[in-house]
Amino acid sequence: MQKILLIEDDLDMQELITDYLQNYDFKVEAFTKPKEALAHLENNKNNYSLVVLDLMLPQMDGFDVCKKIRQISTIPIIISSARDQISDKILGFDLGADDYLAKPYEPRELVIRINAILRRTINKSRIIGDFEIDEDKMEIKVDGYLVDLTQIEYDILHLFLQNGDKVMSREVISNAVNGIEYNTKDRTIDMHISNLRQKIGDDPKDPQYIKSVWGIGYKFIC
Amino acid sequence: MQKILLIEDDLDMQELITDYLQNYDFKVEAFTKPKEALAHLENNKNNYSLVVLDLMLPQMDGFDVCKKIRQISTIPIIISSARDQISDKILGFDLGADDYLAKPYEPRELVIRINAILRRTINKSRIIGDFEIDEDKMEIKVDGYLVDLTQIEYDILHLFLQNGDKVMSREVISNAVNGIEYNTKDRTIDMHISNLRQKIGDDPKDPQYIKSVWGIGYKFIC
DNA sequence: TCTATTTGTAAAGAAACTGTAAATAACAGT
DNA sequence: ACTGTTATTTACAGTTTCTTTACAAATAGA
Repeated sequence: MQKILLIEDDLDMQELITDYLQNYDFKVEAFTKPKEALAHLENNKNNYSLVVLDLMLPQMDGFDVCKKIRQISTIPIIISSARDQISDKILGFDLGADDYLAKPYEPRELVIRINAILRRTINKSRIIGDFEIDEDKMEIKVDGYLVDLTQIEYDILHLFLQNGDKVMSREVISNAVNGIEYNTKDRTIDMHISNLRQKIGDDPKDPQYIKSVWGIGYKFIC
Repeated sequence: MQKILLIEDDLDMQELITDYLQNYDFKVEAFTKPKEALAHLENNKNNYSLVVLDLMLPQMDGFDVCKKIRQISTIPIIISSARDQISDKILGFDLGADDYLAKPYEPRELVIRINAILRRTINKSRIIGDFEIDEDKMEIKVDGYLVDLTQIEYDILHLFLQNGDKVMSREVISNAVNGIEYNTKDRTIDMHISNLRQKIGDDPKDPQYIKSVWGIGYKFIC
């Protein structure tokens, strides 16, 4: 799930945006004070996908906040501001903002613009537990280390990462992976799981990641 | 210099935008008829940095044009439209647009939004790793040395350089390069890669630049 | 505890894929 | 039509991945 850092002075607006974005499956962390937000961002750079920044703030000018963010990160920034002057927009974009929404706007528009920007963002990797998956690169890291997976191994792990800790039958795995009919005698999936476990450093006797579900299949532990 | 493809029905508007963008050092090619624009884009994919698309067009619905462009290219698209409904914006972004400007807008705003998008686009930098690409001359240097590439080799390397380290399937490469349907038996792409590797001095057993992705295609290493 | 069933995995065999030389076809310029 | 260049196809060796087999170990139920 994508995490958004919201910097917004007006508490009503903050709640409105937070609630709305949550409906669209974003996790929002909201800050009122820009200095706190900056400090938090600095310590959690890789945790957030995007910043929504209001310009009317206490302590600091919103443009300065934008500039400061750019000094520490290339994270996409959407400015959300009551100021609608073209000069403000020019300044905002100049300071490195990726989009500029003039209040009042429909919250829905914020959502679609966030999605548009995230779609273009270079690093699309998501972090799930000890895993980090980059679908463009078709790469998965465990504890920060890149593991060299075959196509099918990648597909299986991808499936697990996408499906939380649901139990996955061999039937389901088989279908998701190679679209091939599964029959009970077939141990193919088990072999792939075995190899996968070795590569990600998991012990079937004391599984940290992939748990066997007797008589059914396997379950990923988030 | 960045080249912009403008698709705009209204000739006054077309001239206004063209003149304005030229003042900001963009080269603009304007089309009135979407079909011509699409045909032209298809044949000159690598020539343009961005498309500005009006929605009110003869022959074809603007949204369809947007969809068609996305089918053949990942080029950034800014929709410029008199329609200001949120539903239009949702549709536009859904179809892969990168920004949406409701008319009337200040031409200056178009400029800053174009710049904001191009700033995020990888191809802005002419130097990528050991490579240096000159799109006007259609030349690529490796470690400062000009390599003599054929058309298709150039297109493939250009595609790689533009797409970071994304995995590129043979399907995608084939389409980007000659717009021809790919079938599994076909080894053409492999041969071009093989020749390309020789020319840029890359060893498939220990690749510095082009890595094979088993069962899928190839990946450029930045 | 005993038995039938299931799981884990090493090892071997089968299948699929890649790299590239060489042959052939298509094309552009003269 | 001839020539040189580029693109595609073919063929095959070498490699990697996938599947099957076989058996020991683990599990569930009687």
